[in-house]
Amino acid sequence: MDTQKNQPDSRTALLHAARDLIFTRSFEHVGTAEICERAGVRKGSLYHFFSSKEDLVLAMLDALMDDFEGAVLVPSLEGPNCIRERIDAFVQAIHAFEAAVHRESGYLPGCPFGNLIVEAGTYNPGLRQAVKRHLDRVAGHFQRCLQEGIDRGELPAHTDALALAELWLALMEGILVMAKVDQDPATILRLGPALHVLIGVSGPHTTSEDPPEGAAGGNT
Amino acid sequence: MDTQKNQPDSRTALLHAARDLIFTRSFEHVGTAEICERAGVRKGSLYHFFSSKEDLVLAMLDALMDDFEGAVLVPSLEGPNCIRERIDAFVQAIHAFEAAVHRESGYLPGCPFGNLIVEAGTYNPGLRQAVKRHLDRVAGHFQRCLQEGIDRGELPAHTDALALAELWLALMEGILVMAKVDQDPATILRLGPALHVLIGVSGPHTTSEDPPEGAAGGNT
DNA sequence: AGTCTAGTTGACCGGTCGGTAAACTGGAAG
DNA sequence: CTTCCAGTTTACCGACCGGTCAACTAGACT
Repeated sequence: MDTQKNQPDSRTALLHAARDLIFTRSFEHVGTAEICERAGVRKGSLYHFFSSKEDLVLAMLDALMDDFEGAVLVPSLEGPNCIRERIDAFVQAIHAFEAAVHRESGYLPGCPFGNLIVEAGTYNPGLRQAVKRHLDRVAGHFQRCLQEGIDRGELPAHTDALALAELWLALMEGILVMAKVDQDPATILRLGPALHVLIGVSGPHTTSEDPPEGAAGGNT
Repeated sequence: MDTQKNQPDSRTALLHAARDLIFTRSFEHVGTAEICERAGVRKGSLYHFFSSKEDLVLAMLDALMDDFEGAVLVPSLEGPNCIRERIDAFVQAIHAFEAAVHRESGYLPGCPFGNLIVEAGTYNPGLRQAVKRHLDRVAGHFQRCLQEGIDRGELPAHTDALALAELWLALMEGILVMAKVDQDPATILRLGPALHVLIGVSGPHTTSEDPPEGAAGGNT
């Protein structure tokens, strides 16, 4: 990354440290002292740049979302490929990301946004709404991908891209929970193809109407 | 003289308090002092019955699983109904449960097992494996339900009940994450019908009925 | 009676939590 | 030079954390 430069680096170092630690563990389980230690910064500096631990995490989520869009969402969901290939690329990208973290840290962390919601969603409204904004943005990528599929005739014209994008996100969140239970990236590859069933592109070539029994057979 | 007629009730009171508090908030965010206060018990008693906070939570999960089986899984998934009706009943039961908690406490908690996995799955192996056991048991109910559907001819004979049960669980976990993001039980009813699509009973399986769009929600 | 014991109690422990305050640094601007 | 100030450092705070301990209580058994 940019650790070579000596520039106003403490803020970035804090963001990186918070991301690495909270992502692989949890919001409550990681303290400010540990974040500062990892960042090589004293605690006073943390509260110079951020008004609270929550404020730091909020800024961390913004940066994380930008990275996630650039590394996963845009490369896999945009381009000339058909929608089936895009879904496959998306699953592969998620798997590659989680597997990389698992390889380097020993942890399979799951979805950082989903993690925060599940942990703090009930008692921290600010955090919850911030995460909701980011998840809506992720779903927006799905929706645009689906809409392109509809426009190209790869999906039925009556498909509800908005509703299907929400389901896409829901299943992906659930798959990441299951992968976290197993602590095994392979779970993502095992369950990911079910997205085809959910979205309705399970067959090799999409007919306008649903196949009588092909949907259930093509899973896993 | 004791106003209570039951026996060694402190243990049960602690289990109930831990369930209510940790379920609606989180493992790390709820302290032993608060659990004891809610249970009307001094902290020493907690450590008379349980060796640690984690031990208490483990026992609480066992009791919770028993309640969940009796209140949701068995009533909705067993009986003479066809598989489509069972899925609907299951979604309704989950919704009723979450909506009741939401009404009474103001929180929509999501899945207690999934919550714990997401929060502590990476750094607490004991908790993770305990939750995994419970989730496997839930998936076992799904699998038996699916197998019955296969035996009755409601599902294709080549259906993989084990793999499909895992997907059922994954989608349900994801739906509960989405409901927690929204803090709205209606999300469960909106996304729940997608289980039909995933399992493959969304099509016009009943020739007599004519569902316009509401029952299956197949392509939405 | 006396003893035993499961259960209860309140005081207490060391450690860590998020957060604060004041003093300090070094480079840019006047 | 002096002034200024974003950024850094150190020491520190009160609150809370999970957990411990010895003393105590009351019912059951002998």
